[in-house]
Amino acid sequence: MSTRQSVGRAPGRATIADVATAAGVSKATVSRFLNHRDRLLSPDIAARVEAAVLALQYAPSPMAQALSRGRSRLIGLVVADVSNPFSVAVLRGAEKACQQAGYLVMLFNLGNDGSREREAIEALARYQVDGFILNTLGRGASAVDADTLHGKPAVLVDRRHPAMKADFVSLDNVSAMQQVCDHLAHSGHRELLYISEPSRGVSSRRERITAFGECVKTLGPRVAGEVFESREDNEPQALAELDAALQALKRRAGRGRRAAVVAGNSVVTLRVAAAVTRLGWQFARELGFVGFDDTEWSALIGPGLSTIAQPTDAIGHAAATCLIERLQGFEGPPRQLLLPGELICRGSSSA
Amino acid sequence: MSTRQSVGRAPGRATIADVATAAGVSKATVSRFLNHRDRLLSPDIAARVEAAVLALQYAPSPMAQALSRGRSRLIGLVVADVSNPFSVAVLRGAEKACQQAGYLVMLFNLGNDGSREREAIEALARYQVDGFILNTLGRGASAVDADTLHGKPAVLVDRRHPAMKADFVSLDNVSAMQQVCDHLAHSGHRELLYISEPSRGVSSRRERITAFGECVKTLGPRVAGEVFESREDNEPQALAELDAALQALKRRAGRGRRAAVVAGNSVVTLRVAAAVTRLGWQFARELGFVGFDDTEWSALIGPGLSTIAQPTDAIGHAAATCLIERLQGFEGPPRQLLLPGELICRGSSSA
DNA sequence: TTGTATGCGTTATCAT
DNA sequence: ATGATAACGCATACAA
Repeated sequence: MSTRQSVGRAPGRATIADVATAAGVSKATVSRFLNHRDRLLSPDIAARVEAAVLALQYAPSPMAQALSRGRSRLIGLVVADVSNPFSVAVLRGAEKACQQAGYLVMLFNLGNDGSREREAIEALARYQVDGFILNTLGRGASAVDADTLHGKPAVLVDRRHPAMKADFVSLDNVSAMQQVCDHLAHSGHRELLYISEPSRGVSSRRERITAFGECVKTLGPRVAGEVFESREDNEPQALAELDAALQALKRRAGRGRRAAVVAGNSVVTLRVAAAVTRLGWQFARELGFVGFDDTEWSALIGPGLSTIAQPTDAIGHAAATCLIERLQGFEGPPRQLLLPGELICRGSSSA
Repeated sequence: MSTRQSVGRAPGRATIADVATAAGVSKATVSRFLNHRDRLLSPDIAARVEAAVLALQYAPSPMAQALSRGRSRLIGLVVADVSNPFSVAVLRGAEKACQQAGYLVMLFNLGNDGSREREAIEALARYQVDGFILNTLGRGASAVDADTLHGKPAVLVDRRHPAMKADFVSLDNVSAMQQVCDHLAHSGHRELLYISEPSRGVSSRRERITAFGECVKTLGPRVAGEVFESREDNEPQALAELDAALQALKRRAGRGRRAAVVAGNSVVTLRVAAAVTRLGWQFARELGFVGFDDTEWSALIGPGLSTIAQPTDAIGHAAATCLIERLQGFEGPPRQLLLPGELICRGSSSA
């Protein structure tokens, strides 16, 4: 049992001083061994230090290192809502990439509460995070100005913020929407309804709405498209409005003109599926369907829900990589990474 | 625009020294004002310091505080798998409670990789976290010994670890299982199959399996129960085994003896739902069903899936509270909090 | 090549 | 009631 040596001391871990004493050298030498390894070290001393480090199970205190160096090897990750599968998936990818690069992620969950956006970043900044990965709410003005970042680099995920001059990583919404609409048109759907969450100020929502409009236009006069912004709450009235929108859509359809809904994300998909149940409809019979975000349950609802699978892992990875490059000194104008989505066809949109 | 004052300095935030200079007092005085507020301070000095703090937007560096105090106001949260809805829900509850108590959560996701369990705790410990909330894999021996915690308090969530002498918070598995089985028996189900993930060493899985056995016994000879441990992978053979188990169950049923599956968690639920689709069955027709974990999609599969809703928010909250109490000096033997689940009846288990 | 001394931003222990 | 000053654990400029 090789437990800690300096028994008389505080209950904490071994410090660099302990190692220095054990190896019979100065703290500076130990520090050099740790940080510069190869350079500037006589073999025998290096061996002694190494032995001491091993014996004491020494690991440097990142806190002290941060204080001394000014950098913490910590990355602040602000996520709009941890219960959103997309956010979680991105988080996984980002965290993995960060860990591999020797960074630890500090997570701050907004819980969809926009008022805490500033607070979150401030809290993270106090902990000296070296940079930020931001998947914020971005509801217009209340959002984060570049100033809040205290000059630290940031990368935006899924939601841009033009005023912020930061790298941006996201799904290629335009081409994804194109795949969706082309597929739907191909499978005989003529009356399309895009259902989005309230778009106010959220770039990805606006972009998808715009892209949807363009796609419908491109498809020509045979295909008609409308947009419906679904309310966020689950009040009876909100549900009624959604039901009404779907029924209107169905009325517009008819002999040879099938109706289909495109859902802007998995939250909307859930709402639409609930509405379909309420109305006693079935996907693919009364209503074609494709939704953004391929969740684990997509295949199990009705005849299977067709989806756009976002490359969430790649998005997270790319975000982390962009940020780490900046931390390593990369300069240059803000970059934009638009990653392709994959259309997954299931029963809900079959011909 | 009241931006930072000490313009010549480094790009970082204002320090306590800046405040001291601005207020014309010593650092010690500023520190006292911040920490002891009321005590030991002449009103005019207090006012001057307060003004300076506001003017410079001063906020203390948690890093430096941690170094000096030995405590960091950081809580390490190790979660087995962030893509598991249960884990995420608990995480939300815990994080909220921590933030309210002035603690920040450092998250470490294992991604279901047991080999990183130690690594995670070590990493967190290096960052001086004051305590741990652990939702570990707990696969038998490879797990965490109390020694790894470096004497810091920990609370276990969902999975106990007898050797660890820590507080424990979880669903009341016994009473939850009782609700499930009673309900199923009441609605005419006589052939029960409990499907679990591989139980090896994971306490919650073992407990539910045992509880299921007890419940069936209590129900008397009319009701039969079996247990099936489903493989974790999605290899063709694993799927075939599951299908076979379901078909055997159905054969055992018959005139007046309805068959039902109880799924041990939402992952199993997903697998069972996929199998039911493969077999061309429908819930409530060929197969009754109740699953642990009430996910957002439970109501949307087939006729609606009956579930046990775990009080995830309360579990997270309780875990955080337990830990914070320990951090505030509470001593005493390890506590056990078993929170009640709520049975949510939907179509899949109707009579 | 190695050791000494100083600073990072706080808190806490002394004096005053 | 307030101000020097020494830790906390580490990195580094400078001296040897």
